[in-house]
Amino acid sequence: MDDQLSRVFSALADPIRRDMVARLAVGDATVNELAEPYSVTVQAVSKHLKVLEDAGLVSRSRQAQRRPVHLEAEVFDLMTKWIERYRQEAEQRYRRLDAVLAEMAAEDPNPAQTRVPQTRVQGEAS
Amino acid sequence: MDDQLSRVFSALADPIRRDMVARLAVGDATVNELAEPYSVTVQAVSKHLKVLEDAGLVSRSRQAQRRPVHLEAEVFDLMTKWIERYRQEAEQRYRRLDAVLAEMAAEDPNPAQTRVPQTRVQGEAS
DNA sequence: ACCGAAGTCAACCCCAAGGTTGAACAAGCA
DNA sequence: TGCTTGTTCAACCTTGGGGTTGACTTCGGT
Repeated sequence: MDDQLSRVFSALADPIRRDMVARLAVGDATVNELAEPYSVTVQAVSKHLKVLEDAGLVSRSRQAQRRPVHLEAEVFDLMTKWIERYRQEAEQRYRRLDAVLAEMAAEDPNPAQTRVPQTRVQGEAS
Repeated sequence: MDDQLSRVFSALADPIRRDMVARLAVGDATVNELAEPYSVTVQAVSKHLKVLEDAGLVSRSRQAQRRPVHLEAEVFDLMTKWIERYRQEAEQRYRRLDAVLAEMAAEDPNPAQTRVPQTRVQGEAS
């Protein structure tokens, strides 16, 4: 895995890790506490935590022998930014397409109205 | 991969696939067009598209021999919903924690056997 | 000073993911 | 009717991810 974005997406691609994030959103927890609900060994959970940590989603402090795991929610912004960017581009594209369709329809007696069609018109690329 | 959420996250964990999504946000494209910028074979790109399609991020229609690829942006909502949910939970937790700490500082002089960590005290799960 | 609890490290197994090559399938065009 | 273009399918290779077991470190409690 190269960049952080890849690491974050990859980290959240696993249901167990997503579940851990969900639990950590409620409150910090230790490795053993996190391991309890699952039918895997605590070593496996430790590995999962390493993945989350490498992605920057989680941090581990030291408290005696315990290593409380803490959710770092800021990294989520990285994803949402990426997602929003392309979602908005896609939406703009829809609007552009609608404009084109409206213009084409302008030759009709029917005044172009916002009849946003869910049509999938493909075929114009680059 | 089990659920759709896993498939979506997993699909976007690959830089090439994210790049494809970025390009498809601008406009539909064919497999060959998508394959051009990369130093991989067109078969590999076809596989990537299958991953994106299985995740619901992309749809392919038929236009003569060509299979124009179209971005389905709605699936993004699935992710953003998931992310926002836990991000907000985490934020609420911060607020609650601040309130609790303030309350403790006001009432309890010094709870037995509890070394007060900086700002992160937790340990209840299950 | 000991023992036990909490976590990590290391070695290993298994399978899925990304890549390749080579053949097959579909559809327009000569 | 071929032939060519676009795309997928199939078989295979290699790497990495998730899982295990077993040994090791680090502390605290007594």
